Amino acid sequence: MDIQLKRGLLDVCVLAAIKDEDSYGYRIIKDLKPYMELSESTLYTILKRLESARMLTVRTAEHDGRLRKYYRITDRGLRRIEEFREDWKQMMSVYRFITKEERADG
Amino acid sequence: MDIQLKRGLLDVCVLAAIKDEDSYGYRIIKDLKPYMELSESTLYTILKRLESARMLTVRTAEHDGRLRKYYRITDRGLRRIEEFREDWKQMMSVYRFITKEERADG
DNA sequence: AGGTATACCTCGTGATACGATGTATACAAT
DNA sequence: ATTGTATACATCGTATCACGAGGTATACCT
Repeated sequence: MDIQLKRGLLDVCVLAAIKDEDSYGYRIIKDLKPYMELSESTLYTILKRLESARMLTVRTAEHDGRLRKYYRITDRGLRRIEEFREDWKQMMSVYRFITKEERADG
Repeated sequence: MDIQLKRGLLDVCVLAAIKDEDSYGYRIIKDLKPYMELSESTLYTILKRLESARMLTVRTAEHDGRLRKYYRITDRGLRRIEEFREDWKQMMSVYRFITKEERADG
């Protein structure tokens, strides 16, 4: 996908990936893969950013002798998703502007 | 609108604004205003970028004693819009992933 | 011993949106 | 005459950000 288009979805995508169940970095990447590829360096940058913005909290837990960092969404994170839904309406109106003159396939 | 979301639309938006009729900077900003605000510095950056990418051509013409730079879309620019329509399908699938669990209003 | 999967992290770079700022003309209001 | 507003273009510096390259470490299989 076009990287610029992707940008607008990344943060919210990660929030959506931990919304119903706490998750951790490696798994988030796998879960998102069918929808959107993202590298580890990108993900950890995003997770840090979302933590700074208090949209998620972190908890470290041991699993098979290795450490995992589990991320849980906060109320603020949930609100972020709701805001995205509002923004999307505006995106749709812009989308219609861009594609409006295509009489061939309506 | 969220700036990150906006990013993905800006270039294509400008192309769409000159698609049916040649236009110039100041007018493009006005035409896009109902859909998306963009500053002059942003627009001129975009126009330069699109020209470098050969998605539009420029022609200078005098109007009321002042110079105007008219921009015309190229085939490559038109193709860019078509590509956007394809990318949008993927965007929609990601959108559905993000908002899928909202049983309240489907 | 080597390979693969899991799991985390950092650094540097390039792309980019935008505010601030500058130049210049036309025209209306004071 | 001067001030203000609209038109019309342009540049520069800054902050944000995605990502490749590279690093560390464990578990398990061959």
